[in-house]
Amino acid sequence: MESKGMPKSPKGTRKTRQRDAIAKVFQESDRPLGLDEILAEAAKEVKGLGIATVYRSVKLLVESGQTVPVEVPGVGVLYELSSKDHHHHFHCGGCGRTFDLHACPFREPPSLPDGFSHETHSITIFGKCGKCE
Amino acid sequence: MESKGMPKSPKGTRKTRQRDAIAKVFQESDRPLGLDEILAEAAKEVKGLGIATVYRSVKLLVESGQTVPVEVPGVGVLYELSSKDHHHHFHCGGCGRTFDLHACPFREPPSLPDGFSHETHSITIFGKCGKCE
DNA sequence: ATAGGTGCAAACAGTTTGCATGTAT
DNA sequence: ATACATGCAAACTGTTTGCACCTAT
Repeated sequence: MESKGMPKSPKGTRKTRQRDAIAKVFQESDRPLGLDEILAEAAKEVKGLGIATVYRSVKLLVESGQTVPVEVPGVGVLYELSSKDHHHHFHCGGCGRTFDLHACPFREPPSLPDGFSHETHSITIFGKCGKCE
Repeated sequence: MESKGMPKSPKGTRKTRQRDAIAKVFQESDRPLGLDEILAEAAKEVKGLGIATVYRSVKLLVESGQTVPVEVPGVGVLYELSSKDHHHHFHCGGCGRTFDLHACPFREPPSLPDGFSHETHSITIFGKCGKCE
């Protein structure tokens, strides 16, 4: 008889072709990606990959802390690996791509009204990238 | 016979109770509001006000430059009067309200990779406001 | 009188979920 | 063998649109 307390594979831990492909897309990208881009890339590896699987897999990755959502105002939600230092983002209005920026203008917490506390912040710079300039 | 070139009231310029109420909500608010909040406030003045009218009216205000959308990452899109100086926003994780912040950390354009140009930027600070601290 | 505007409901787009089938363990 | 994962389609949510009725001009 098997042990009964511990399941063979708890939810979200099973290794599948789909999850491998999606993880690889994140590993190989140097910029945050949208779900549609993730689907398009991962589908090259796994024919017939469905968007629902991408939604579910990315949600698992976010819940487990491996990826984080990146909201770009006016653009939508992208995702990237969380194993990066504190950084911000640049969105190119030409090609529509979003890049990481490794500068942060805050050397000390920003000044806020009385009684307000700073927990985190989000900065997105808009402009044209080198290729679209 | 009337003049034929100029219509009596071009689209979007007619004065109605609904539009007055929505404009008043913006005038009386010191912080950006969501469409649901705008509906709730304006509906106090105009019974039976529909959400479609709010969508249409706010869109007109944005197109005419009187209001601007404010995207708060993870929260959604809010709207505020555009007749304000350059500023950024603070979102309180306690009460969920978003406030204007009149400080900008950029005294000079942020440093960007070679060939990248800066057009504008969006900064949102997250934390707790005075009442939620 | 007439072009615009409103409210309702239908249409849409993006995201989530239920379920039968497939598959890692 | 079994529980988990997938793909499909249905269900949802938020936003937009078509249309008949209403109203500012």
